[in-house]
Amino acid sequence: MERIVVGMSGGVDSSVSALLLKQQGYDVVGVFMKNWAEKDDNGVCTATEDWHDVQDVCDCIGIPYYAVNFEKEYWDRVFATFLEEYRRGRTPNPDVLCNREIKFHAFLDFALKLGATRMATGHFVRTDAPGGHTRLLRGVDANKDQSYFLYMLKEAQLARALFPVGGMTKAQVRELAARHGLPVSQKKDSTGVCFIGERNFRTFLQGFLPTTAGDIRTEDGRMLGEHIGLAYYTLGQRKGLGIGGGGDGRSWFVVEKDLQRNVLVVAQGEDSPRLFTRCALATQATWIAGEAPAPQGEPFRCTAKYRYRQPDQPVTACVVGDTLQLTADAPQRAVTPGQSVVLYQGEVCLGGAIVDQTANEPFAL
RNA sequence: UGGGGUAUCGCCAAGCGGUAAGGCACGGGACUUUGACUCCCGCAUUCGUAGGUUCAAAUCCUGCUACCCCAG
Repeated sequence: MERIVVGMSGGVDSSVSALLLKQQGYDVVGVFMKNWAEKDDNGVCTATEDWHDVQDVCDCIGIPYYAVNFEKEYWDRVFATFLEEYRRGRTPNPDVLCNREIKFHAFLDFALKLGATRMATGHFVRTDAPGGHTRLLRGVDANKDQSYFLYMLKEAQLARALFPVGGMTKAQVRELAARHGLPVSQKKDSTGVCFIGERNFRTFLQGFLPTTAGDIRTEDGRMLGEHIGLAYYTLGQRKGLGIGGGGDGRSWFVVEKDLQRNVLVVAQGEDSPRLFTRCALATQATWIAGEAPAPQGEPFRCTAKYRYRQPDQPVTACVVGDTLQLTADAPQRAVTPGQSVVLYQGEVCLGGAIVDQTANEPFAL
């Protein structure tokens, strides 16, 4: 009987994934990952509660379970980079790295050591393998599709992974959980950085980054207020600036982080031209298939998500080495250095890259 | 210390005798496996201050205080 190790988070999706695999006759083993030690804002260690839920669920399904600790790996391979990016004034996405380095690397290795041939998670994505090449496809539930977070994976990793709920809707997953009496059927979806959880992000960052106050100014230099450190803000941000009134009375948005002068530049109005760009240069391009969708330097059409859950944006892309040049058909709002842009062709997730710069004219490659 | 003007929520700002609009900020919630964005709800028994007129004042009158402008 083929053994499958399921990454159990204590949530509904991974629980139902384990349930489905068990029903399909696999030798299912549940494994809970603990990758972050701190308690949350309320002094509660959610990891402890989640671990209890995992145990309850596994008992309910009738499968063995274990816990494994990747705190060190998480810190070294994900969090260190996360902090370094913030220090550089960028806005990283730790979860895309977490998937590449932890869930589908450290954890996958662990699963294989347990004698499994493959692993499974509760991600809302699908795979197929035409011609023996595994591809990453969007989840059937367009509203929950999580392929964005898995764009950094390689074919070899995906070939070892199963995504039992990828063909279901969230509603169906909950319904199935309820029908089988899983104790987490009504548990609220978790949000926030994976393994770190929901918390006041600014307060959280203050535990790791210095607060170097500076001016908040308009593009023409008018001083409007004070910021607590550029790392604590991101492009397109509105809340938390503490500046109101003045000008035409509309809201203020972050349009630039001037590291040299330690000035946070803001502009007024959600439609400020400074908030939009059509072109982006992204680096560290990675392709699930192992190679770019088109020959070097040759433009190709596809769609892109500049952030999770953004509707697909039609773009023209061009790859040179690990650099990706993008020109969107429509201006894009607050495309942010450090964030991931993920490319698709139809249902297939091609891969993506990390935004480095933006402009209104194409970048020369 | 001569003249004129303005003082309404943290900021901007309606109100012009009939019992405090709105926007921004802020707080809470929703949405969300990143950060953001977005959406919903909340947010001045009180109008610089002390008196007066009136059935009734933020709105009229007087004193005081503060700030602004023009003159000196």
